Amino acid sequence: MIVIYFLEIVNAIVAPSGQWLADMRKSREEAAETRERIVKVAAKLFRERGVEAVGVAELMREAGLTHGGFYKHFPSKEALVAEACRSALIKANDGLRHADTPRTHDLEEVLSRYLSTAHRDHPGSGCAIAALGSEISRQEGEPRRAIGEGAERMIRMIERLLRDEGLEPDGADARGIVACMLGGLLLSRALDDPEQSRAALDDTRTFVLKALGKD
Amino acid sequence: MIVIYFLEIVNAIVAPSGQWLADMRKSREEAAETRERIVKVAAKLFRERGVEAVGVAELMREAGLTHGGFYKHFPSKEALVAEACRSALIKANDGLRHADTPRTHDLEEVLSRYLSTAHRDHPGSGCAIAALGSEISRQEGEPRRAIGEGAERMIRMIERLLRDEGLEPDGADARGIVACMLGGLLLSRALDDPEQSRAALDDTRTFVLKALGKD
DNA sequence: AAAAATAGATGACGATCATCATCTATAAAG
DNA sequence: CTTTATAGATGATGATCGTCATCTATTTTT
Repeated sequence: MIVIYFLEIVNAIVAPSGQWLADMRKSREEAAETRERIVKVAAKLFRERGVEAVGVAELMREAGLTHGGFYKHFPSKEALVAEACRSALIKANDGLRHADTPRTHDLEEVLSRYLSTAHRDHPGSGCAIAALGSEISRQEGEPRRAIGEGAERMIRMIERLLRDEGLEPDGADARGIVACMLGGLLLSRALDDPEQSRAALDDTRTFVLKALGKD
Repeated sequence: MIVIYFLEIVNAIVAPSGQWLADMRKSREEAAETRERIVKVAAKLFRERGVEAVGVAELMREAGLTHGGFYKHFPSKEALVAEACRSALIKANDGLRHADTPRTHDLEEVLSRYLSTAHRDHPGSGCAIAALGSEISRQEGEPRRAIGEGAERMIRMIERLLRDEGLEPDGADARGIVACMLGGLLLSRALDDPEQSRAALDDTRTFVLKALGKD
């Protein structure tokens, strides 16, 4: 498995000059792309509709394949869940930090982006902890560990942002802020009334800023 | 249906003297008790393991019945989900307000009780929004409305507590606090490391107090 | 006392679930 | 060029799902 990845990397680097190793192209390379596609589709569908609500067959269909080949890529659905969570958490975390808006490394900007109606309305590309946390946290195993590590990474990211602003974080604030972010999003998704839902996002943001003494 | 409930109430009131209406006892009365038992079991199991992970057959078995009679009490599983959520949310909300500890109507006490390891470790008798919010919020229908109303009730409760403390709530603080409570619990359940999990609870509590200027 | 209503049990329904055995076609290795 | 390895398709596995038709026993109504 590791060998395959290594060869891919070598191949990718050497590709432009396209010489030896060039005939090892179709099968393994395509298979790796297929694998990535499955993970990507899974990360989207799981966050949109929940892990248990999405079957292996539907996943594969959405990835342009039939159901049978699934176990050539993953030992179980659970393994895919873990990998999809990891992938989603890393990507979403990065997306929060450096986006294409002007003020990028700003805590306030990260807060606004996380507690936005866009994030609320598109769970499929959003935070996996808010979307799947309660479902996965009650289990044990790889998926649970993936979510846990994602949460720690999110805390560290906020911690770094606090330090950048010279707010001397003791780590405690970072956890409080992450809790607010998760809860604000969860609350705004739970509230049926559009005004209340919107207010949950805005009020949570201002609440955090208030706690940080930035009002 | 309403008539049945009315007669039950009348019967309950008159029961001690046990006179007329006394022969209407077994069937309807017991059926109502059965119904309550099903809702109670459902509220517990759904919060512990998720709505989709608990089947009708298992619910009925846990309530001491067989699966077939379910639809004599509820038109669908979805209807039970809604009722179980309503029941759980009302009970948990009340349980948070007046418990049997000395300082009962205190915001700080409510915070400590919600953000406790006991609550974290016993979702079956805890907050249904934290346990089922993400799963139910992505659907439409009765269950979603039940969760939404539960969230609003929770916000109003915190609002009342703020007013009791003379903290002049604008409603915004209440939503922020509820977000922190939900998120703190979710985060502590998501974190795999026991220390981090514990810290999430404590740090979230102090973060709220800090925002309220009570540090 | 006879008739009507119903709580609950039994059993079955079509669907869907995760998983796997088998087969085929193509790519890698010899 | 031949052999081996494997990505993916097809099809079936037993289990479980929500729902319902039917039957029985008891209770309520007349």
